[in-house]
Amino acid sequence: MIGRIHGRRAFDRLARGGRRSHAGALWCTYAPDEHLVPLRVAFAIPRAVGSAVTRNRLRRRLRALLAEQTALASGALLVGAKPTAVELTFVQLRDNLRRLVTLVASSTALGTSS
RNA sequence: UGAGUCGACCGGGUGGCCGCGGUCGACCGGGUUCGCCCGGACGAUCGAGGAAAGUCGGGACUCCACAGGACAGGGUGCUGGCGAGAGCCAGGUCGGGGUGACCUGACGGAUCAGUGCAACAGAGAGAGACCGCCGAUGGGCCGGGCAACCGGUCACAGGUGAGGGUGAAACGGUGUGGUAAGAGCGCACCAGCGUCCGGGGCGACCCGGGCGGCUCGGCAAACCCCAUCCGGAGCAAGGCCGAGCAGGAGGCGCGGGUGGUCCGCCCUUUCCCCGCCACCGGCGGGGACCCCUCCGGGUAGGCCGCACAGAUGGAUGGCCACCGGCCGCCGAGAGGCGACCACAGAAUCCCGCUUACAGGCCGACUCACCGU
RNA sequence: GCCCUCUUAGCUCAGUCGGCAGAGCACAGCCAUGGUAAGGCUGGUGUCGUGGGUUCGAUUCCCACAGAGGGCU
Repeated sequence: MIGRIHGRRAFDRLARGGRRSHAGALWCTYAPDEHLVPLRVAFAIPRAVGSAVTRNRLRRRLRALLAEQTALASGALLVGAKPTAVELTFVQLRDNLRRLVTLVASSTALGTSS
């Protein structure tokens, strides 16, 4: 279950207070917030990735994969893709996203505990 | 049977599991200025294209400007019909490609508005004479003759545009007569122009015939002229509501302000200006600050614009099975296995144009070969 | 989404009444120096983004396409 990020102010807050992580062909910035109970997600897919069809398909696959993960349950997340993400199959994309999500979850847990 | 041309259409289908966005209905929870708003679950229903693309023409719509007209700038340019002057369909003339079906390009004006361009070559690129031909007529010289005159020669005046050669293009072509040499100068045929008559067609135009002068070049996707059309910007247009800060007006007052030590805390009464009392100080007035109310403009933001798809970091997806195509491999065959699914994704809407596109299907037609 | 601009040598750019494709830097060779740099001399350098069309002839004029860049919230 995921929601959407809405409004200029939410994106400014994400850009200031978010932590940026990279894994493979994907990257993301995550701002933890326990009041945002459904995870709010936005996507940044540049035009260099491909045509509108390719970018739409990549965004829909990422949205479907984020809906089935459970490591991140709250906060705001901006997911970006590099042009090499197009060449991944759906299974490879799933592994890539899982690596990214576990990386973000562990570093956030470390940051809040210390 | 094979190859091909034109026109029209479709452009994967069915099912399962997990999901997404809008609208409507009714339910639950929270908030409420009682108009309603937010969130959740349920049911019903709708949810990408022929090009949604490029943004190349129009139009709707919105704002700005505007008495009327003109200039500048730009679009269009054969004829008829439809339509909204865009465009489409059919036809005409000229040119190019194909054996063919057919495809494709151009289309007002260069005599009777004017300007300009044509490198190089060539004598010359619109009117001129380099080489050349002639020198009839006029002239000079020589010879003959009594003379009129005749013959020769010069190439001075002059005539000529046939030939040479250049070029993409050289002021009709061929033949013949003619001449001093020549030339549409005359004639025959052909090409072109103008004009008249007859016939066909709504028309562009076509067919046939006669006459004329003999020829008056090319480029307007060069400037331009003529006819006709166009005000500018664009939904990020624009409209409504509207925090906070700043501005203006009014009111209230122990909230705030100032100082003592940076804060907590505590104390004092005024932080600034003016007037009165001889001064400390007191009294009065004003200002600053703070709080409240109101005002107009209007930012963030929200709503409308906005739709029988209608979002606003942007929904129509992910996975699987079968069928359908297509390719490769194995197999004598039936069949089996594996990989793949054209171009491409709405953001105000509509019409047109252009561009991209695997495969399938229908109709008409052409060519080649075979059979009857 | 809407509206504009540009594309010429390896790089940055000129190039109008259509006929020559050019500058600066860079590159190569030579001179000079013991050697290098600077300097001097001599050069090469191009499908003028792609494809059609007009024209005798197109970087230039017309049309279509492609690729870069910019502005408007």
